[in-house]
Amino acid sequence: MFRISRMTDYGTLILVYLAEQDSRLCSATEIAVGTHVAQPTTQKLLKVLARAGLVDSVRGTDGGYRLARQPEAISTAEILDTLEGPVAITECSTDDGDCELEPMCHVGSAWQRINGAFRIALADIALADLARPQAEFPPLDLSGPTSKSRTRSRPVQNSERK
Amino acid sequence: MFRISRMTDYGTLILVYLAEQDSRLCSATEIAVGTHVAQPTTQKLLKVLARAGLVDSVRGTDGGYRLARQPEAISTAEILDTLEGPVAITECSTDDGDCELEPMCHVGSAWQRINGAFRIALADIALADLARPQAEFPPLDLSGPTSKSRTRSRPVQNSERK
DNA sequence: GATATATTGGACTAAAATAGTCCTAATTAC
DNA sequence: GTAATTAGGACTATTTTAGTCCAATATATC
Repeated sequence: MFRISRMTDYGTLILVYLAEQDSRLCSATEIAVGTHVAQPTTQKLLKVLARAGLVDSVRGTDGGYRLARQPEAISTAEILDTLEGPVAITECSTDDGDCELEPMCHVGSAWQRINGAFRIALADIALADLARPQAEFPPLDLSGPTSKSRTRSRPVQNSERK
Repeated sequence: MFRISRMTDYGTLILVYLAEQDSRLCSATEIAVGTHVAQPTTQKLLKVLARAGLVDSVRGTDGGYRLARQPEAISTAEILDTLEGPVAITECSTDDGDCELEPMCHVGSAWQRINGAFRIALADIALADLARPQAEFPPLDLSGPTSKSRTRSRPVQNSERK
């Protein structure tokens, strides 16, 4: 359920790799090798990430990619938006709503609301949090759009381990 | 992103329909008509829901389906589990983990954690909440497995509308 | 006990979304 | 000018998801 696509998985891997390289320019080939993601797939994903403004690209010899912002300033919500495409919980909300189930469409709106809350929480989790191996995860708080300032990107605490 | 499948959508519609019928036995045909979900699909979904223990079934003439429990006692987490299949955020966590990206697998575990938190919140939202048209939605609280008793299934408040 | 009405289980087909590949153009360093 | 590298997009293959259908089983009623 609610499984992220393989592309999102790979894309995140790539972003994490770049986060670990600081702002060093990395070629698509290097990234493919470093992440073990197939090269054509890596190239494809990098293009998507570049167009979305998550990574910067430099063309030509010695060109490559690097994170467009600090890992702390890239939210997981943004990553999901870029790699999974636009939010679309149910059919009738995506298209021009010629939904023939009018009487029960409040169900859709409930899903919508759940989804919205989830996204708000996601907006508060940064790439830096994903990159940090076993970091103590800041508790997710989905109580609403009100909570805007939250502690995130804390230092690593290796007290829990698999 | 994170879009629920059409089956989950339909399945929820069916559950909401049953919730509105109290414990009256409804045939698959009646439910198909009442929800506007295609009959074969309705039958298929009802079988799945019955096997999962969300609805009770009675065979034979005048048989049919009804909710196995009160709508307040059926969580959205259960509904998603039943209709979307087992949780599987990333590939390497589903199968026997022959993931060749060991060094960055903490990424997967982060997704896992996000997913887990989401599910905990979902466990606190009942079918009754979905059935209630424009109900004031109890704020989602994902701060952890600690919060167990929460206000839910409140009376309808028709103050907001589209 | 025969018949009509329902659910059960599962096989099967069709459709759509996702993943992955490849080719050509544009850009830049040397 | 040449080699290295990204940009854009067309194309194919694979997998997932939807949806249909059929034969078996159960039960109420006459």
